[in-house]
Amino acid sequence: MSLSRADVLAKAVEILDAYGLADLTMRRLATALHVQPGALYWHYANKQELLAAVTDRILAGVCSPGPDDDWQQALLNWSVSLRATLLAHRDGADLTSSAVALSLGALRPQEPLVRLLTAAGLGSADAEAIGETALHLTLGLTLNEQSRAQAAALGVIAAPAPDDRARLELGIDLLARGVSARFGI
Amino acid sequence: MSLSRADVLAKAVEILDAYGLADLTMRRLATALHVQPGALYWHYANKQELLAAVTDRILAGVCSPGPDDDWQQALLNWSVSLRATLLAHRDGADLTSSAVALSLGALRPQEPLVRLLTAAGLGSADAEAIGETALHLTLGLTLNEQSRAQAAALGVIAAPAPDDRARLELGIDLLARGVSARFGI
DNA sequence: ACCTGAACACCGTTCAAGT
DNA sequence: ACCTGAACACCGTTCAAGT
Repeated sequence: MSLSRADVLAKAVEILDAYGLADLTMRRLATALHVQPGALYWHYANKQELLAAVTDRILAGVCSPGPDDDWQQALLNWSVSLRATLLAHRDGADLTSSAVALSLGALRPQEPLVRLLTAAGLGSADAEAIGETALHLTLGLTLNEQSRAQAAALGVIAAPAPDDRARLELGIDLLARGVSARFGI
Repeated sequence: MSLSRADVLAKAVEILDAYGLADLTMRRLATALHVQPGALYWHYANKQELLAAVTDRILAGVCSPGPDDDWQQALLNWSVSLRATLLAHRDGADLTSSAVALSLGALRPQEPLVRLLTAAGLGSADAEAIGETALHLTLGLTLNEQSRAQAAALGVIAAPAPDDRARLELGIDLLARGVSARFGI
């Protein structure tokens, strides 16, 4: 049987989880699929497109807030869920940060959050800006956390065990309080 | 005359500004210095160390707040200054985000800000968390801005001209309001 | 002290040709 | 439609040997 896009994507996620982003190369992926490197380019135009697909797959695991949540709770839940999703895959934060920065694919994980903020009475430009702020905050903190954890696992640095979850919750709390103060919601 | 660390660093910054991060390779740098690739490893242990030095050099341009500024003003100034510094170098935000994530070198640009927040009466853990929050916010938004600007310059996307400076100022304003509300300063 | 020469072990991507 | 074979144009890094 011949390869499908889905097969390639699944194996890419497998390699990512098992060996990390640095080892997710087209050649290694081809070998794992028992195929020549060039064969991958029939299914994906280039590596960027493949990485965008991997990122989309990962981000599909982020919980959307229910429409009846109040926006403060929804903001916190979304952020915590995004962090957990990123941490669930090796180099998840690194991959996602890069993909988001390059605006690859659909990749607007903050979308449900923005809709909820709009429903809560914010203008769409403001909701958009807040969504981006929350996104960058979460990505940045989680990227730090994950790369420190990896360094610690390699014994490069001693594990200092700062409570990264609490740090994220503080950042999100400050953002929420700021939104309340500025927009009166 | 023989090469010094400073010569290598200076040429690296030159290549970064002129051709971007993707073209800042050890081999290209060696060629520009009329030297074999291996020669660079006498001056820098590896590419990461060199990139950390480039990042430190770039970040040296960020203004420290004067000790008499009030913290709200200092926070805004610092963030705006960091953004301007990153935008002043091709791929400045990309390079810095990666370096910060990997905790390369000194590279704590938020340090003066954290000190000022401590002086304003915050506990050091809180000041630290707020400094990181402001850092990730600024890096994330500026990274987006710069990569979009680059894509637009290449004609890949139409320039949509969102006011990124205003978006950053909004994010920082929300953060400052949140800090006031939570810590009563 | 500082650099060359030459290698090692890789990359992403393209594309004629095969089936 | 899907893949092979083979190449093109690169990478970062190491290290004996030279000066």
